[in-house]
Amino acid sequence: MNLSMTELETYIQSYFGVSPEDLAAIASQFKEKQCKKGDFLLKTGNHCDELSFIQSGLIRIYVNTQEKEVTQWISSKGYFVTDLSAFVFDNPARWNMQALTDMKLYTISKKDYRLLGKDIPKWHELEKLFIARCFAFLEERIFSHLSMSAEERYQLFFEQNKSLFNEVPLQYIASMLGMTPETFSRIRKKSIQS
Amino acid sequence: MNLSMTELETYIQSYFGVSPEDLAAIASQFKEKQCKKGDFLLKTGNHCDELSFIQSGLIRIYVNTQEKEVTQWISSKGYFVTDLSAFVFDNPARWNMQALTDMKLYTISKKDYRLLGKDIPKWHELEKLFIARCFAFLEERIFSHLSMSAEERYQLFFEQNKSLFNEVPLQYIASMLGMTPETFSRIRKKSIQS
DNA sequence: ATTTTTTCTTGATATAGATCAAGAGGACCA
DNA sequence: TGGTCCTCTTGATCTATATCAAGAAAAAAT
Repeated sequence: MNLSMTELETYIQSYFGVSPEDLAAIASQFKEKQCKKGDFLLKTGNHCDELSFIQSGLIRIYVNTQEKEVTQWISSKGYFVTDLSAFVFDNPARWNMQALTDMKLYTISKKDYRLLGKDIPKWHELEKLFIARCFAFLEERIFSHLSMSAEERYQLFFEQNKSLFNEVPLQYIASMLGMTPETFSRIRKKSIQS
Repeated sequence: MNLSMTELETYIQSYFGVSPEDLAAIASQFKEKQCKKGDFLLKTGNHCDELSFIQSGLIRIYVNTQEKEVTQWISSKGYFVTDLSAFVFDNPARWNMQALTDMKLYTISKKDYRLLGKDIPKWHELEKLFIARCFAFLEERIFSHLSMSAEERYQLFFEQNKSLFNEVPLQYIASMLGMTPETFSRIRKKSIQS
């Protein structure tokens, strides 16, 4: 067992609650990978052949439409990142994934990922739970758009992700919350003053 | 094999591409169930112990917040319906599910559903694919809220769900698209005139 | 250090969409 | 057959948020 991978293992363990043997088998398929600020881990339209765990750094998931650039999410240390639906269904990727900082990742190829399904009996169940969590997460977001104002979405996100506000261009956070940078700036000002 | 369940089987088959034996095993665990207009299949805060396939009828998924009622979705013939994250994680349900019409369902209990995982080797993989599709569906919806106006969301939804507009109170569609009934009505008027 | 580029703020204005209020049309009932 | 309720529409107004434009501040580059 590679000691330097403890963090990944800890995460997988806490997330999935797998046995030590399975844990080792899973973690061993992840390879360390680094990338530089500005690098693309994925571009819209390409195959999404990797799933990565973020050891350090920040990555932005976004897409360009005719009119504007839409940031879907910013993912940080301790989270997995991929274009899930492209990864699962082999569709062309919808999202760009670009490093906002230099990064350290643990990465598994789709091929190796799928082989885990053959070696580890519980694998598909773990996968299912992982995807179900992603689903629950999106459901929360949909709800926030159906029921909350821009200001309420700002407050909620701020409470849950304070640190991100010092680490990335705020315009990206504005976009992922579904508002313009100007509106974001005004809400932020009001929020700081009070 | 119960002939009256062909529709469910057809659906499972097309959705999951399972073998005839597995298909029969899966379908046999679903029980026919009827319910009347206005009945609740699930209420917010309760356990979600069932997954249902809609043979006929319409069901509304919604929740009450302090200020207002938020319709998440309206589900119709040929679709599965449950509070997915409550069903998977045994959380208290977020959503109410209420029949908008008399309905015919095929229903499986959570207990039987989970037993399928023991009997059918591919089950967890099928489950995973099902949940991943639900994820992809929500991802589309998030994207529509991040990138589109109320009018654009209306148009898109109308193209994809024309028939629903004759079948349910329009205020519910308005809510699931994230706009008021008044705005919905005005957009609709404009859309019909042109 | 100075320049260049990017990001953020601020003001002025415009617009999409919400809210409030009232009425019209249907459906369901008794 | 006339209510009662529910749903939808319409107008008037209001408000949240977008847009446009410019400058300030911060970060990156040279």
